[in-house]
Amino acid sequence: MTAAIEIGLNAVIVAVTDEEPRLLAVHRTDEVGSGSELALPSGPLDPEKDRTLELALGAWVQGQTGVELGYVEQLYTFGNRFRDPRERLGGPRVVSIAYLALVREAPLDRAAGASWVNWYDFLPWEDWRGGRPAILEGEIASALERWVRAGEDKSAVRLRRERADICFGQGGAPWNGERVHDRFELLYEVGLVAEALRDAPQGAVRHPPADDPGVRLGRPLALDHRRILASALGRLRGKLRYRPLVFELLSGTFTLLRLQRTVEALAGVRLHKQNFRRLVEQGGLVEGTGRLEAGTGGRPAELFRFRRDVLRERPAAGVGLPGLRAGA
Amino acid sequence: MTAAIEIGLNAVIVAVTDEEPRLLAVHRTDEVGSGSELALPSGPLDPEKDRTLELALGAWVQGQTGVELGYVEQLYTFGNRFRDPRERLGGPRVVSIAYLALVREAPLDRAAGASWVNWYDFLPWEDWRGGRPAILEGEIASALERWVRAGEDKSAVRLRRERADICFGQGGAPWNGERVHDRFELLYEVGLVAEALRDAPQGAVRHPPADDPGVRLGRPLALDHRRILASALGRLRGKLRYRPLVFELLSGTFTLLRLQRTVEALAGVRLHKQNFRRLVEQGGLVEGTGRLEAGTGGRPAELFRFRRDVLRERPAAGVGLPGLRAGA
DNA sequence: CTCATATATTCTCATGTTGAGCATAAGAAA
DNA sequence: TTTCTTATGCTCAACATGAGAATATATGAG
Repeated sequence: MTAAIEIGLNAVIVAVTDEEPRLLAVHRTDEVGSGSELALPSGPLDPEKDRTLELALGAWVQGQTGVELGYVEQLYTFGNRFRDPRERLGGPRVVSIAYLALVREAPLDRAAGASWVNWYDFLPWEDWRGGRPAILEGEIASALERWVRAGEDKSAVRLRRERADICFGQGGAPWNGERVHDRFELLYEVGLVAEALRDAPQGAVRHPPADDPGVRLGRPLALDHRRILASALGRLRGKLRYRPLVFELLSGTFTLLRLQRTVEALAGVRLHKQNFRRLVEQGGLVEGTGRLEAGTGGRPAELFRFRRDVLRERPAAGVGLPGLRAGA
Repeated sequence: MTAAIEIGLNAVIVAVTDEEPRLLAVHRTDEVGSGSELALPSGPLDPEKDRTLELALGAWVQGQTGVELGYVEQLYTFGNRFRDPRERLGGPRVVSIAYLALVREAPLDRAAGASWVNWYDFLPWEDWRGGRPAILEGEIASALERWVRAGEDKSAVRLRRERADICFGQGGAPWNGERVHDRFELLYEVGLVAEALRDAPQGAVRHPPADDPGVRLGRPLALDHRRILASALGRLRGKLRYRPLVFELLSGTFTLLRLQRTVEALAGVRLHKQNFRRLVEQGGLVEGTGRLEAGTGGRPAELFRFRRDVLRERPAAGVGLPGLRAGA
């Protein structure tokens, strides 16, 4: 007979409100039953009833959060053995397919046990809107340095240094906003996130730093959900540049500043206002409605709308983040 | 009890030889047993033995073709019901995870029943190296036009026209080399590829054109493997621009022309030689070795090698295809 | 009413990048 | 030596990007 397989479906559902990116998370009791933790909305595929993966995902999300999905895009499929600790206890092999969904934030039915959480709570080192996060200079830099030095031999040390430099923009390398997953993966291996400790089979961190300072960066999520979130953020940042995705997060009309703040929230960096305007306006991404927004404390801003024709004119129209030209 | 699920693993394995992109395909008898067809190397995941999806994939490929995989990247997971016709006959629900792999072409063990096939045999409209393919002006344009006009009402016609224009670069829209999957999907829906007819439940094409000319474009593959190939080609073209992937397909040293021809084979367009040189040289992607290649019928070309340091300096270093700046 | 303040919008300018093509170099073959 | 072929080097116009000055139009304080 065939051993049991389960297809899990996970949704990273993103909205931007008050200039902050939010993740839709559900509360659940963890496997060991010892407490409550945050998780992505998710559920298994019913192989006999669900016609498509997306339909099944939508149904689970609807049931667990009451939210209706709009733009949905497949992210990645995770299939390592023992991803789900229940496998060790005789549970089925769970292969999970993760999706990214963009919605306009709406009030939640509190009874559902779901809530919107600022996603930088989970990945605090990814938010550069206020300048390079202090956490990078402090805990992360020093722990990485210890990890690099702890390499077996000279060549291992070199490889580790190259990896750390590329991931975190050290040693002359530039910071790359899209490398979110690589960074989380490295922090996990180095043992700087709570999940690393939790997943270690015998309570031992996989790569215990020489003198473990006990750093536990950011808020954890159930299972490997924080890793999935990292994938989602990286993908979203990358795609922003060549697809008009932002508009899925905005209402029909908006001011250019609101558009800019939304992009900044996702990209995690501040943009030059005048150049941003030039880009989206001359790039044909938006068109003015002639109407103005009232009372923002200064000169009223014109309301714009997404210009759908841009899809025909420029198949690869995005918002052009800084320093992300060809190389950089 | 849980209904049966099977995780299928498929590999799109790509090499470039003699300036042509090649797909590694295996010969197999089709489900109905009526004949032989080409398919991607593939096999199911063993949920109890295979530690990771990549390892399982590598083992299947090794067994079916004798080829060892180098660079491997996950593409997409396909899970629609009845993707695999055996499901209708009581077979398990097959969810397939597709991978893209890049290798340097090597002679095959003929006994293995695998061979290298020019991938433009399957997607002939994607090769623009000799100018806009005639097939686009002929069969495709006219069939698409019929399909557009066959829309239910005015708004359906408009939507169809927008979709056709965007996919195939008609009506003023530019051609976008990365939209490979969208194009195949549209041709499938319109009934222009053999798979559409084959998959139609009762022998009826899903959207029969008003007067079906019986056009069957390109060579078919088993199941939905041609769709998977289309995904792979699109992804590869996109990634070429911001990752130094090409070098996975080349030997340690190469002339700039060889590098250029390899990129052109993948991108399906011709590039300006001098500018290409400027890009990869000044972009720090390659460095000269000082050695020359002998006897190519003209001035000998210098041999270059990939400059690994570029990974540290410019996290997003690719080869910059034409017309693919920000928008265009 | 006038001014300070806040935000929106328009322009300029230096610098880089890209697309295109001319010019020169270095081999092989006639 | 000439011619052909490919490699390599250089120039130029057009366009895109980063930074910021200058101007416009609202609100609220005095």
